Amino acid sequence: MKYDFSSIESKWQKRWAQADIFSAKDDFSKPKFYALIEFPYPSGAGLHVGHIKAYSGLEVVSRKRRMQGYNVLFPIGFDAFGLPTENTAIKTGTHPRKVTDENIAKFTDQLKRVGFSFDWNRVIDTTDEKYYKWTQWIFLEMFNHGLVFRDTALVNYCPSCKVVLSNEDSQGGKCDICHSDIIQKSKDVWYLRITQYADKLLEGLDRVDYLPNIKMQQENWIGKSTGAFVNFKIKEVNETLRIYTTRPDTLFGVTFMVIAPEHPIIEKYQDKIANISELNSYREECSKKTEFERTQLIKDKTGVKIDGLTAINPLNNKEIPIYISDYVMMGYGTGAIMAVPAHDQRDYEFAKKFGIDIIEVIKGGDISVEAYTKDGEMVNSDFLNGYTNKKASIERMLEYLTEKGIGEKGVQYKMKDWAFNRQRYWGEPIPIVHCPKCGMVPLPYSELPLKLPEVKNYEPGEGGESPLAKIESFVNCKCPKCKGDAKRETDTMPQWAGSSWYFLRYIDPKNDNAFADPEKLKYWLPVDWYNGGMEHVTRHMIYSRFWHKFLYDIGAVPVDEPYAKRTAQGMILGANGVKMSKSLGNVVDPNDVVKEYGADTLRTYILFMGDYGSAAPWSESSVKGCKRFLERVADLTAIAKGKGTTPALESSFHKTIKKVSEDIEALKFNTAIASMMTLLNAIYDNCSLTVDELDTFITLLCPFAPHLTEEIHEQLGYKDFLSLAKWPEYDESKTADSIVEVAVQVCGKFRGTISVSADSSKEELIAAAKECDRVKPYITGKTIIKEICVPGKLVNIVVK
RNA sequence: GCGGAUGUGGCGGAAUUGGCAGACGCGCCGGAUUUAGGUUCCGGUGGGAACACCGUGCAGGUUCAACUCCUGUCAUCCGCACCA
Repeated sequence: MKYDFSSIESKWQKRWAQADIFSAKDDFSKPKFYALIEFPYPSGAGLHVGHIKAYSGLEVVSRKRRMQGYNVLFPIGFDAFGLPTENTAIKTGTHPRKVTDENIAKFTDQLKRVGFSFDWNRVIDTTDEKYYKWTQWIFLEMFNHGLVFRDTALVNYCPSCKVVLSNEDSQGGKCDICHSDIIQKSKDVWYLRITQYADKLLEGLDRVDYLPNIKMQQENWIGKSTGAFVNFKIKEVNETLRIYTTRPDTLFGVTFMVIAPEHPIIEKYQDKIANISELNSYREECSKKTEFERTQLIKDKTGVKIDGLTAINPLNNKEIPIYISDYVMMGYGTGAIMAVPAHDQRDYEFAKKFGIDIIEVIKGGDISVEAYTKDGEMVNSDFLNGYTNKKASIERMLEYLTEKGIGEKGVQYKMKDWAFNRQRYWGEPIPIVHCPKCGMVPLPYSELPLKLPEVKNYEPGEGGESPLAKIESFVNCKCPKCKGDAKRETDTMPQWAGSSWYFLRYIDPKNDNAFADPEKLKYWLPVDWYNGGMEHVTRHMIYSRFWHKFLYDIGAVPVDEPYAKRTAQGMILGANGVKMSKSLGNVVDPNDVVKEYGADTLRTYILFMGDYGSAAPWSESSVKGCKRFLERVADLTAIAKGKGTTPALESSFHKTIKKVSEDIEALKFNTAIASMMTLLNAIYDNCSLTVDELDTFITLLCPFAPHLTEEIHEQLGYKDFLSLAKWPEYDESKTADSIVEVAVQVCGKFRGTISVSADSSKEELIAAAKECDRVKPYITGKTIIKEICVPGKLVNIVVK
């Protein structure tokens, strides 16, 4: 058969669409399979080969599950709010709505050309008011359940994007969007209380099937630590300084305290502090440092002693000095620490520099050289003396602290509450009204969606205010509570909002009365398998798990974990082995590949190029290799004749069906394809094949190369869709060969093979091995001291 | 610094439980077809003159047998990073 891929591909894409064969049915009697891929951000650059790889994995799994009789939901949508679109709008003067629609149309066209079996009836767009109505609805639910609060805080601010960023969006002190250095700025911020769900987010990980490194990254991100809060009295004023420590066992070794430069106690007691101007100039210096400088570059400890405030160790009433230093952060714990230089390296460095006492309380190290952080016998520690187990001493100390009322057990998380507002246009408006009398008033649900107003200028204001603030007709409104004059919130939600619950909307995308029908949620949830990039494992996934757990707690969804299983694909690198980027000119456009080699080749190559979870460089010649494979498959139509099975190929077929079936489930697509190539080679070596066998072969290949295989299926005379055919089954007993090659070793060295019947006994195998011509020279005249036999695998004769 | 992962031909990568290292593909070499190139087909392809021998980052160890297990070490990549 001539392999005219472009006409074959457009033909079958049309037929699938006309017959609507990939839409999920709300038929609750069938077993369901919900496969989810991370929906794309429709950027102007169009689809990237990385998108194809990200979707191809579950595309193949979904196609296989469909053929196995599952009711499959494999949806697609667009995460379309966000800065790049808004920036295009500003640059070109085009409405972001128009930019978004054009980009979505472009993405849709490209995705369809690859032949993905998405359910195109359920497409969602986060910027559609019918969608974001429910994003706002969930926000209001959170507000009404006390999970939203507003605070003035030092926030991560990107001076270039003029926008407040969450911690997650400013990793490494760089803006996630434009990579400029972020600065700390005091602003009014809307927060979502994600920390209230920290424990649930952590504990839920025990009940889901995520790749181990994904779980680990999430745990790391949440960053739970257990320890104690301890209150230190201050001698000169009626005040206690509260600290957090994970090492309460070392409390007798405290020789000084350190507070963050921003700690409020300094301003509160500035008239008691003799060296306030010195402190202020140090604080000034610190505030100028970027996060990057403060955390990455400064290894040398700096700080200033507070002259006029002295702390008292609550255990032994010893007076200890207080310092300010930027190695203590206001954002973690209480912004103040007790310093134990003998057993904490940072405190040690600080003490050495400032000439502070170092008291050993755990034996085992040499504190004249460095801090000792391991276990050992407690000394200089009153009631803890003699304890050797860290855990036991911590417990004893906690008991003591609680008993005396000077402290208590405490838990801290690295994760912070989620800064939720952005000073931008292209996002969901926050449905809150500021009333001079009533304060912050949530919009009634009946007023949703709160639509984005039309504006002429999308530029954010100079003071970092949203473009919406300039629209008086939007801003001025009546208070829903007292009906008096009020003003709307003008900030919008971050891009992560819409993507935090999109998988729920796919279940019932057109519902106007609820975000989804409870019966449908009950059937489809949880998502059975979610695949995406490693870069979304900490942010998007933590946010969406948080939203979902909240919805579960208010009874809006039936399961507490949204994703039963999560995997991640590896990147596609440029041909030169480095990340694809425009500036390096090594970007591959999937459109070009489809045009030149066809979608089936593109799909097959992307899954064949290497381990699905690892990064692999693009190779044009390997693309050609996959095209050759498909051409050779197309040519099978010339040799396929008759019905039934070809005896010489029977076990090869059963083996291949088994291998492909298992490998797809394990995301080992490369070896699945390799095994089909091996079978194809065997078919050509054998020079004969029945029509039934060809049909089995193309059925196995269908998830990978659906267009070509549909075409062959039709040529074989079938009228139905191969995409809906039954997945082949194998007979385990027929996967084994009757004659097997067994390796023979002498003293562990491979010397030859023997062909024997698969059910030969150990004795028969050893006897046959000794008769092998290649083996004889190595054993004749030697004493056999051991004979090892692994049936079906190998014989090892040990001689002396 | 901490945590995780990876290291196999010229290249991408295969190798259930320790059991013939290099499946499959690319590339390369030779041959056939072709005016030629391309395509296609056939044969070969870890190193090595070798049926010896050597080969899975490096050095040891356990074992009849190690890519696989153990100890140490180096390199690369990723994540977190003064988290008290």
